[in-house]
Amino acid sequence: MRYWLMKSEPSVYSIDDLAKEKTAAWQGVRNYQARNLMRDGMRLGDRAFFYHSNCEEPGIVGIVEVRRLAYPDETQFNRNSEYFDPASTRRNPRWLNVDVGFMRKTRLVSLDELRRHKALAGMQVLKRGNRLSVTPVTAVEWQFVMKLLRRGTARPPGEDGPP
DNA sequence: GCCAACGTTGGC
DNA sequence: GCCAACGTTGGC
Repeated sequence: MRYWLMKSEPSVYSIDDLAKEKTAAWQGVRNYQARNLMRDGMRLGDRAFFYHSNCEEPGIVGIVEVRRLAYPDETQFNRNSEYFDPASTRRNPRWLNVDVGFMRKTRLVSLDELRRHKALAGMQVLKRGNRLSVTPVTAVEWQFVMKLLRRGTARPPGEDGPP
């Protein structure tokens, strides 16, 4: 199983929206690198952190799974969609999306908290100038964040508390 | 193929 | 709303 981090602006599509919908097409990705990661990297059952971006409290807010492999993003064909791409055709679609399924909400693991842990310093989402809406997460990074979640509340690195 | 101009992302 | 950091576009 592979691990990912997927960004969404909560004002556009939030973890609560997905919690209601259960499964959703991850539409609107208009970046070739992110598209290629979905197309070539994602497998059924892969897990991803749902990340709220461009908002008051950016950070991880939930966990989702890949429920359908990449297929053409319908919004690119829709003239009325903000994601419409006149250069894309049904025969030769340019943009793809996977379907993701809701697993659970998590407490907010804020961008600030992520940055405080050395173990996560390599996470792509933390790198300067990063703009990719889909990024790979290593198994080690995934497990580390899962441990933070199990621990419950935010705590500075190096401070061992009760289990 | 270069690269300046432009558009977008996203934290702050 | 600002602006740094990118990605894309298009003239040459």
